[in-house]
Amino acid sequence: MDSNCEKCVIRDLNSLNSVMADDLKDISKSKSTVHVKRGEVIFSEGASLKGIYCLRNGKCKLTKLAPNGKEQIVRFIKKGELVGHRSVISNSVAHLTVTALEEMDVCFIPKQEVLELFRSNSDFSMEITKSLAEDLDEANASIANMAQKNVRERLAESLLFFERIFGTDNEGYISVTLTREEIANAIGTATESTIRLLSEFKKEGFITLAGKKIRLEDKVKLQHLTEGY
Amino acid sequence: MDSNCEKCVIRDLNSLNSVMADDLKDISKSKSTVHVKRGEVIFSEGASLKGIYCLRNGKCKLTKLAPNGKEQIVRFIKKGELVGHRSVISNSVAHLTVTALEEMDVCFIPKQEVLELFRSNSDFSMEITKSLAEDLDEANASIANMAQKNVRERLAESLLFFERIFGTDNEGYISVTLTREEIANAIGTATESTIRLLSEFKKEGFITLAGKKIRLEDKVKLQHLTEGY
DNA sequence: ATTTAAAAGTGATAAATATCATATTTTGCA
DNA sequence: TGCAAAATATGATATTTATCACTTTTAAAT
Repeated sequence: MDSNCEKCVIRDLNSLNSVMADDLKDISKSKSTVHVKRGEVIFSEGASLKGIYCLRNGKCKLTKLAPNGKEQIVRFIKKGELVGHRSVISNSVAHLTVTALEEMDVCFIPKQEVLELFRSNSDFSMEITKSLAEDLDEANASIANMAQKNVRERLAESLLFFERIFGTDNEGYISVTLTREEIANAIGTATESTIRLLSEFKKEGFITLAGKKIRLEDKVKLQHLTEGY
Repeated sequence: MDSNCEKCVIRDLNSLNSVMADDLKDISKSKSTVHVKRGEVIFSEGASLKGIYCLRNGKCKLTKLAPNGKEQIVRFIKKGELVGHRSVISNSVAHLTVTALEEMDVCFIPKQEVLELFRSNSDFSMEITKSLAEDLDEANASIANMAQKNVRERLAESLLFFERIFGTDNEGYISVTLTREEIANAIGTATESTIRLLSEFKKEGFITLAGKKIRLEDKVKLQHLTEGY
């Protein structure tokens, strides 16, 4: 694997696309790359981060521990996205736990590099800010969904969302492997309810199930479901 | 009312606290102030904003229209806070509707001023970014609350939240006037459920109700409620 | 390859919440 | 000041969702 930032194709996908050659060299020098396996935690809620992480490949879930002990999946991230920049920029502890959903490689860029870049490069700071603004928009949409939609509607919504952001494999199955419990933790319901609703969707012909793999068969219908039809 | 930014006490409360005398003069020259009444909309979802707004006093609700036609209150803002900076920075349309909850004065600062400031003043851009980061944290916490807590727990949580951010009047009542429907729209439940639960809380001695005014009588108990005790 | 733990699935039941219908009270305003 | 509209309140009922108890299947580890 090429560990040279200048040639990294992933860079184009995130705020680092605004960083020019000279600065990139500095980053490249100070960064390190780690390999993580499914289930491994990159950092935990409450941790004091020493830098930010850039996903070279793979997918992660960002979770928050509720007082009842359940974990809420707040967001998913994939190849090319950054994590930890919120904590580093606001100089606070991590408020989310980041866990790998599959085997992957992550680049670590030390805090000082990021902050220095933020101060010296207004394109970079603008990009970071825009990306936080987008996250905020999505989070607000998510609040409205959680509050206004029932479990069935939220499941339909999530399935469409998973396919949209993760894409499909060559057989048409959504390209992410989630347990029923993880799906439940994302939509905010009991695992049993998720299992039951998935079976219903299957019976009604909206989806095909093959173990943990899910294929959407009737996206129009699923879209209608999300809106309560 | 003093319309001079240099002397504005509100400025200390938001990202503009990082703006120095010279820049402030420019802002002061280009800004305008408007008076709005309860129920008036400052801007709507989908609008293209020509600038950002700073609340000199009063309170607003930020809402999002759900596909079922119901409005979801996503956030409250009060004296000193900015709105519209998300849209202006990310150069997109407003994704929320801002409505006054009481009579108030709002300062309008044109887009160009804000963007110019963002580029030229890295303290200001850092402050704006931090404030977005904070909003994002709160939004994530809110997602977890909506998803993991039941309506009773969310109501207890919201009452404590309202008192915390809006304070109390001289009789101890929470200093914000919300209809039962608005409370319902904030916690994501039916208006009738909110009414019933408020009555229960009253009967159980946790709160006192006097029309729309609410006084918290047992905050420890309410706090326990939010955690499911 | 076998064992063992985790995940998926299912039924019965309880609890939470929405919905509908309607009465009463409050509020804004002509 | 009185009237109409909006907001609050309450009961009855339907629907949704969680919980518990258990079986079956799948996946992981030795």
